[in-house]
Amino acid sequence: MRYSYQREVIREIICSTKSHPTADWVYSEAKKKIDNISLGTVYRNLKTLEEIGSIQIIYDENLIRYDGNTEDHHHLKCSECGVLIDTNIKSNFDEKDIVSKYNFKPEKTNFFIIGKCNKHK
Amino acid sequence: MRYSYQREVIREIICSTKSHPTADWVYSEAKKKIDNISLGTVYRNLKTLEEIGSIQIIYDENLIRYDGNTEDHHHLKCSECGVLIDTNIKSNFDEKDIVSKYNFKPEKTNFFIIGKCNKHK
DNA sequence: TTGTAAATAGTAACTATTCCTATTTAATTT
DNA sequence: AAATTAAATAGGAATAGTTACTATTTACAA
Repeated sequence: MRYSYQREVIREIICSTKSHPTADWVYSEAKKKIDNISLGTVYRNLKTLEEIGSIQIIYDENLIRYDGNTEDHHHLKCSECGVLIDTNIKSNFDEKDIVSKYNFKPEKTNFFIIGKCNKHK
Repeated sequence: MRYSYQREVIREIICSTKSHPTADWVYSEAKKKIDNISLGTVYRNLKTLEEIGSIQIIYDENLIRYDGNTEDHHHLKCSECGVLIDTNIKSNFDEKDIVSKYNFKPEKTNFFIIGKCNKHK
């Protein structure tokens, strides 16, 4: 893949925050460094970065967020303020049970715990 | 709340399928019974039905789906065909650990297991 | 250098959802 | 049974988020 300064700026923005930003936030941050960067460029590069494994997509209800943490991990979500918190908790379920009961072969999980963060409980 | 034939048709559509339909599919089904029903009416009533607990919302990646199963339950999602399958699996995690480690009070969970359904493994 | 294909900026188009308003309708009151 | 009223609707406009298009620019190889 050809080098692109825009892509590097976008990668750097995602990887230097834990705020799980949306495309729009990334766009406004990127404009601070490249004033004529296009929103299309942001979307295209977010997609590319996800495809090459540099970032992850998080589907937070109907919002699409991006995460520079590429480890397999799950999130806590505050029902009050919406903040997403990275965790390393393991979601454990009985794989054999899923296979036999639902005739389904699990590959990965997507797990949110919704609740109250330290500021809102 | 005042009776509305449109709302009853919409409720019946959601509750008589296990396909976890989108608003658009509900709209096209509803038109078969009420040919001039408005898409706005569908959205408004889906929201109302969710608020009164008659149906549930499912955020499936960036798609919003609706589920007539109002039990607290989780889903299997086929990575091939996208089908959602209702389960009664329990997602278990150490609540004390979450509270102490992340200073976070869990209320509920949102759990997807992604994998291959019986048609695609 | 020069040639090229990939990437970009800027903008149009598209999709899903919400908002707006005149009209209709369910339910209450007379 | 007619009149009243506020909730709900139909139809369409508006909005938000995302993708698509195209002429221009740019990385990089020859």
